[in-house]
Amino acid sequence: MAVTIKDVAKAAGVSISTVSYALSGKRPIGEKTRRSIEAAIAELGYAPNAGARALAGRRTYILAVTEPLRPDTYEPAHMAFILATARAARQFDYDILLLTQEEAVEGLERVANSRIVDGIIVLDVLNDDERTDLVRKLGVPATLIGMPGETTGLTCVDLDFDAAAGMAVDRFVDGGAKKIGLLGHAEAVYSRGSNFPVRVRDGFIRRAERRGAEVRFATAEPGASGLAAAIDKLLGENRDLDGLAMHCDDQTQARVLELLLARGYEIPRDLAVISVASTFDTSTFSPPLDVIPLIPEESCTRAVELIIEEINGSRQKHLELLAPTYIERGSTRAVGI
Amino acid sequence: MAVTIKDVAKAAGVSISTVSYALSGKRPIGEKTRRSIEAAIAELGYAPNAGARALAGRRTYILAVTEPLRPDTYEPAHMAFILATARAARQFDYDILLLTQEEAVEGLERVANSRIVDGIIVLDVLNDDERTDLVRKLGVPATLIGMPGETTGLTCVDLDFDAAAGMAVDRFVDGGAKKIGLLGHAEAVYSRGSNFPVRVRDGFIRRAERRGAEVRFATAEPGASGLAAAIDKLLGENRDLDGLAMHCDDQTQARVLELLLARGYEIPRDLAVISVASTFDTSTFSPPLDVIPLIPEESCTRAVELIIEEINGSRQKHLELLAPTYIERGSTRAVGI
DNA sequence: CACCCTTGACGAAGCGTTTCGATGATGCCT
DNA sequence: AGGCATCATCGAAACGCTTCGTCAAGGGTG
Repeated sequence: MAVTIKDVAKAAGVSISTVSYALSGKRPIGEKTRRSIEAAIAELGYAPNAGARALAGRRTYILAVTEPLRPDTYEPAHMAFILATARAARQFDYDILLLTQEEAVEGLERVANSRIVDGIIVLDVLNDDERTDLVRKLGVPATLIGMPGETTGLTCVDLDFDAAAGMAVDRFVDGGAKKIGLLGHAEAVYSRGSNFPVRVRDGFIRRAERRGAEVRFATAEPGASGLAAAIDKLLGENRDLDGLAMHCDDQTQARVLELLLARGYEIPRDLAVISVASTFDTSTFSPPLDVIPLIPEESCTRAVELIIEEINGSRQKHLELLAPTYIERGSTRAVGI
Repeated sequence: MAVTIKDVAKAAGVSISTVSYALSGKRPIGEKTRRSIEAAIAELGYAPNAGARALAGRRTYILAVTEPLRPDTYEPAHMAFILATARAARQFDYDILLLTQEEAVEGLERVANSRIVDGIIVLDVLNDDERTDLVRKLGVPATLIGMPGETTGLTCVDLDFDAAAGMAVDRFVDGGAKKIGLLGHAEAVYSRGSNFPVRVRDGFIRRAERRGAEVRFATAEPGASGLAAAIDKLLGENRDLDGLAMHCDDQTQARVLELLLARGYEIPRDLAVISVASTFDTSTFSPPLDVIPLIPEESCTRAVELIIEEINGSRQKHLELLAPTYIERGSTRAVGI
């Protein structure tokens, strides 16, 4: 049989409760006692039984994670978000239970009702996501990564896509740009549930108007011709575009760069380019691209912090938008020159 | 507070143990009694407390999954394997706990010692994997997906890569090919820990020798020139290659097809092509490629079946190689014509 | 009719923790 | 010296379930 707290207590010559308190630190323990307990634990290789701990302590130290595999999301990003969540959770001694996509609703109910998890992290939230109502009614600590249309009664963490887009505009305009463009995802993406493409687009346009820049927007439709058309539209009849922001998948961005080079453009001499809210590495592009990244680690770490606080009862539901950061790689004109 | 088995028992007017037996089916329950219990459960929305169940029943209904993110593995395949495992596990009412890469060893020890999982699924096993010894000594049910160098005392499931490569050879030779080639991963991959590339290569060469075909092998080194060199080597000085098998990543395979077309090849008229042990979709290539796929669902389903049997005590440790299947898409000459 | 067997249900003993309340020992103050 | 905190430790009661042993009721048998 496995080693139990009883064995540790016996070996250390103390009572069970003393061992428990030494482990949790919830009551002071004498110096010598603690040391002999620690020695016993090390010698016996004791690890608390998770089931018993969950039953008595009302804490399983497990978080559920639901991640739908949306086509709008860059494929490797799915994994990156899940792993970032797992890593962040480990910081607080938590493990994660992965719910499958098809189990989104019943799986959430199941894990919540059976109290197998202390909380739920909901990844890649849609504008109108069936999981939001569920989370509200489940009454289990939860935090969402992404921003649903209605956030009341929910804790949400997300990159401030609006601000990220604005940041790109500022960079262009500060660098002297008069005409700037945004290449977005395919049209279909904007009518589907994910709202971050919309937030980027609208944020870009709004900031451009405020800064007095002429703004052009095009969607990258699938296929070579669709992309070529988008580029033509963005560059304009006079090929007078000063700055181009891209918010679309990595392959498309790479192809755009190829096409621009093929047309004789030199970046940033003829055109400044910024990659917006990308989860992939833009430093391997040629040329490497300035980027305002969407960093899975950042969102996930914050989400886990918030849910732990909620589990501990020290946190209200609220919305938290993460400030974007700008990473220079030389694809824009240095500001002020 | 949450509803417990006690509440159900009271509502149904029976004892706690009767409810438990009705739920587990381990003892016969009268028809009327069962119905009133079911009604009570439905009405109250009862779900057994996972912690209590684990403590009393010595079963947590959780499996741990460890998946290292090797660069040799096609990126989306990581996720595919994990999800396939999760789905298979759900068939048996199991959930999965995802261990992070950096926790490979201590995480395994932790979950095993704390009895938070009933078993461990080890994904993407290396030839010489630190996790194999650990699994052996942990004494927890486990099954590995992949084949380590030393399999004694372990349950392993993997595609029979050797047979898969042989199947490609057979297809070529049966179609009349005399000279066949294999394009493998980059050289570096063969000296690293994953052994399936080696198994494919050796299986291919061995079968080709047995079937009396001339065999050529080349590795796809990174970069355009590396690939071009590999193709030149494979096609031979007289451009007399009859069949080409590819066992490398999706992008490389797509580029090879482009290059072949550029050189005026028509597939399968001038050259038969087969994709071997691929996890990606080869039907979207132009032309679509015959493939002997590596199917995550298959390996993972079998692995979960085996571990469940081991948990239930009805299965010995053993090695199980999955027979490959051939999928035609018209990139080889039809056999016998 | 007495007997035994089967069926269906019950009670209680764990499972290994956490945590509350209590207790003894120690030291400080008056 | 007596009284009183303070500190360290202990004992026991949960936590919610599974499972073993038991028993009452009903039905078949000799």
